[in-house]
Amino acid sequence: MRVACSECNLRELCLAVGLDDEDLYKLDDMVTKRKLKRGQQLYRAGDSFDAIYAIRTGFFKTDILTEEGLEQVTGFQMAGEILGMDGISTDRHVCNATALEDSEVCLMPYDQLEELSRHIKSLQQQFHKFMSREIVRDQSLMILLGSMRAEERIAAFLLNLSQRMRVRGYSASEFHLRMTREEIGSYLGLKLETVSRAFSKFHDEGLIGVQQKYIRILNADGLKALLNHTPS
Amino acid sequence: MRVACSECNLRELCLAVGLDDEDLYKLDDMVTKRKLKRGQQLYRAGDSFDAIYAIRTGFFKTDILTEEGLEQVTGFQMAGEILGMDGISTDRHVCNATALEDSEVCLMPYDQLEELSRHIKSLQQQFHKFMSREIVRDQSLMILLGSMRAEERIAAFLLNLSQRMRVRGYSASEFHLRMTREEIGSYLGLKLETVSRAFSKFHDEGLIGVQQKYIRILNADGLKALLNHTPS
DNA sequence: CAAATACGTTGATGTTGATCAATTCGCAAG
DNA sequence: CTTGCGAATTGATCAACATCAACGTATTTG
Repeated sequence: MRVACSECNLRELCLAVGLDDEDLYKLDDMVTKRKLKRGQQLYRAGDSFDAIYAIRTGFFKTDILTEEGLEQVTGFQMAGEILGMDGISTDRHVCNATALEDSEVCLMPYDQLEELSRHIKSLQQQFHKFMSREIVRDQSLMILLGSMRAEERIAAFLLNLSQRMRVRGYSASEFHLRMTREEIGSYLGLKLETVSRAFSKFHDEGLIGVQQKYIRILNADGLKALLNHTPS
Repeated sequence: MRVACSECNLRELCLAVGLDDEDLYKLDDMVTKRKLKRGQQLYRAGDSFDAIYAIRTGFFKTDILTEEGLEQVTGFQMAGEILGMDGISTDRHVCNATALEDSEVCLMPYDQLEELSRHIKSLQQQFHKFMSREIVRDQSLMILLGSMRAEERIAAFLLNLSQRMRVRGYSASEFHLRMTREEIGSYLGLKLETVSRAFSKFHDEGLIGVQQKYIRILNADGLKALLNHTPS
């Protein structure tokens, strides 16, 4: 079953934003689909870079192995988001991308994307915006890691997930976490026990419902209030 | 005094890498210079985005004011590096860029850069590599903030500065810090006292020389050893 | 030059989140 | 159903870094 870009329900989130039909067909010709099972890796650090990927369905994490052999998660990605842009700079991927559930991606060969974006102005603009958005996203995380306390980080994390679910038409108030507490902790610069404790605390305070990986946001304003509450 | 891209000593670091003479002239036509005094801001968060900037001389910091009104430094930039790419995503700058010493930048109107990079393939490629490099840089900082201890962070910071000085033909073993301890701390997710203490400790151990902002790297290998020394 | 101010260093104490450890829960395989 | 194992929860203790505070040293300004 093949879904063309022009038919894709994500075309307003994806690189295809703002393209007319004719240009969508050209994008289509370039794209091939790839399915991944849970746990499978889309690419690994060190792999040669030759394509970027738009997530059609599913959920991914990206991570890096530090010199000491510790895994550090650098991001979680969901439908409509782009994977692989880190590889452009050195022609090799610098992180691993792993499917956290069965997923499907649209593979776009990078040299073709370059070529096409020289001819389609709005594709060029859209691609640049995606790169820039990734920069801004990373900087938000730097702020989180550099200036927030454990509970603030976790509140921010939940609100961010919730907001991204909403944009995609899913419930913003209840969802399944696809990642473990350890992966959340790695992403947020915390240990898994700290993540677990914060979940329990929020639960006790009636801010969220927690049943393993199933989360309900019961009081989003309460969570937001945690963010602005300057402690020092 | 006007320095053309084709004459610029930074053309191998800057967007101009790999352009032939004819293309360099086109780039030249697009660029205007701007001088800033120490403390002056190149752009502010919220300003409308219409250009990116290549640093010709000088030293900058970028920072963001968090909701609580705290300044968080997101980066330090030196000659040959590009400022402003965060603005592409929303057409507004998301951070402030401030000169930490008297500086000069090359202003490139973004719409013209887009136009030109549709015609000059190697400019397009170079621009994409710069964006990607920024993504990779931010992710390195995420790793630093998420997994390193105070002394490791500061060792990594000094080695990174040193390495960037070397690339630019300056001494890698002695240099003036352009930023305060507080700005370093903000960048590294530490308090200024912690930065100061680490400098003193490294000094006592003979790893570096410290006289206020004048730093000498006395034992680079010793600093590197701190990075791999897994504590837990 | 004097005074003021920003920046930096150092010490004593406190708090946050890491670490270590025990237990429970949930799911998959036999 | 039982066993086994990864994941999650919870408690007790500890270490790293923040905080508070005092003092010293540059740099700027009138």
